[in-house]
Amino acid sequence: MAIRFHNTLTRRVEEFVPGRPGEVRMYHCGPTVYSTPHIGNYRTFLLGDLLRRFLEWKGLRVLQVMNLTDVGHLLDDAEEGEDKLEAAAKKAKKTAWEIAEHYTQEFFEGLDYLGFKRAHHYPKATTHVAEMIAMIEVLEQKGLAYKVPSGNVYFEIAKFPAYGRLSGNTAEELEAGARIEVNPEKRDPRDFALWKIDAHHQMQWDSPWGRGFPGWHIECSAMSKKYLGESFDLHTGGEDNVFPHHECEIAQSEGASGKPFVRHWMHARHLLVDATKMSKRLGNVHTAQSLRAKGYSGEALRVALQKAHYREPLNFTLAGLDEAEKKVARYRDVAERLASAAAPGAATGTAAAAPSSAMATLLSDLRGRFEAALDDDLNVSVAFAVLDEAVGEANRRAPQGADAAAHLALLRELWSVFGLVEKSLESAALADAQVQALIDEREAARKRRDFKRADEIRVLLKERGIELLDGKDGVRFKRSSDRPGGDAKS
RNA sequence: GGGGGCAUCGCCAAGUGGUAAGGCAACGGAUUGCAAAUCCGUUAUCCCCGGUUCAAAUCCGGGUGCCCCCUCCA
Repeated sequence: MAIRFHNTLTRRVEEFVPGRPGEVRMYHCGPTVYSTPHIGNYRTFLLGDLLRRFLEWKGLRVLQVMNLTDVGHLLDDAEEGEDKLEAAAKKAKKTAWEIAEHYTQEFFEGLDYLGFKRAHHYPKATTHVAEMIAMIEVLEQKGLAYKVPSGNVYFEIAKFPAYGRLSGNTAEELEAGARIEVNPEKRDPRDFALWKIDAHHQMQWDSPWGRGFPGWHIECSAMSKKYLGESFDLHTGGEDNVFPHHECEIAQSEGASGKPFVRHWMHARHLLVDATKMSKRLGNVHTAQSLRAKGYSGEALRVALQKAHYREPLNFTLAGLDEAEKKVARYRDVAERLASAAAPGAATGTAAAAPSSAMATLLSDLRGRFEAALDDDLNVSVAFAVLDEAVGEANRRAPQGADAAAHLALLRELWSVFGLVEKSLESAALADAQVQALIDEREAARKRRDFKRADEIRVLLKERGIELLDGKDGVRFKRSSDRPGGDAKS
């Protein structure tokens, strides 16, 4: 079935057709590494991860790039503005480089916690200054950029008529807004910096225009070109990037190459926390690290951040995260149930024998509806509904043998698109002889109705992070420590 | 001041003209030594007002509330 995505460029949901058949090249605007990424950042990044997983599941080959902005950019448009990296550096009494390194590290910690697939490239701005300079030179040669006496180089909007197409900001509207600061250096208030000269800046590079540093927008144009080419399929970012960042990228890239830049733009809506904007003042800023410290699993956070459509507002709350934790636990439970109902050795969900035709029909129907939902501009709510139905069917029918294996295989396939229940089964399958011995002892105690001893053993194991689950077919157990990030609540 | 978006059960959230998916919570029941898991059942007329239509949560107009962008920001 055809994939349909919303395209910011046309403001419509339209068929997604890669430029090269069977291959998707996509770029995501990544973090500026001057502070710990918060869960709002991860919501946006998760759109990229979902696209990667979904497109690969659809059988497409994906080349994925996410930049790391480690050059500081100005806090405001004023010439003497201090950039964020340097502001953070001054505060921590470290260099801008050390700050960037530290927060890059934290960013990757967050990715691992949330179970991101690693992109193929994470280019850093600081190691691509040469490419940026080369692109600015091309723009200069083409007459799209100009240098002013201070040494700064600007992109001249008037020379790029398509400016404003992505955001819908027309020149008149922008001029009508009284918020554009007048910079006498610029020929037009909308012109934006390609290269800046500022002796106070820590990060400096030599360039044809003097020692300085690149403007904010040029890195994405230069790096996407290097890794994906002058034209590529998908570009994502937060909704705030539409203007001016992506608008400027288009101007630079298309101005330099003369070719269409990006086929399809997708923007993620900002996350709300407790129904309002996240802010340090309100104390509602959550990070991957802070939630992990509270005992939440990365998978639950994934669910909490992905359960609403990417273009709809999503209100994050700790209560919602608790709910997500339950959903993940339910997934793991049914996975374990199916694994033990399948033949031994089928724990990984690979069916040896063929399932019954009734089961095959059911699974194919579920799979088809799941796919149709995501094909429709990533309708995750419907996809989760199908997934939950698939889980319900497994619990209701309690399939055995090949049917159980096939059912589990489908669930694992669908979960993998959301990045869920990927590792927990393997560790759960490892039976600890010591634990088993205690379970056997408890079983013996229960048989002679010595419930006091039985409960002692339950408590003993619980203290070691192992929970016993009595069922008709025997005792199962699970370790809360198996859960990524632990589970402090149990 | 300009532009864009959203408002559906207690909470989260699908549905964009044909008579309200799903999840969580709650309640009732099954199962259970206890506990958990699981299963069955119950629970909304869609922010307000007006209009179009045989028919509207879905379209139009007017309110109200909230969010985003125009400035660094995912």
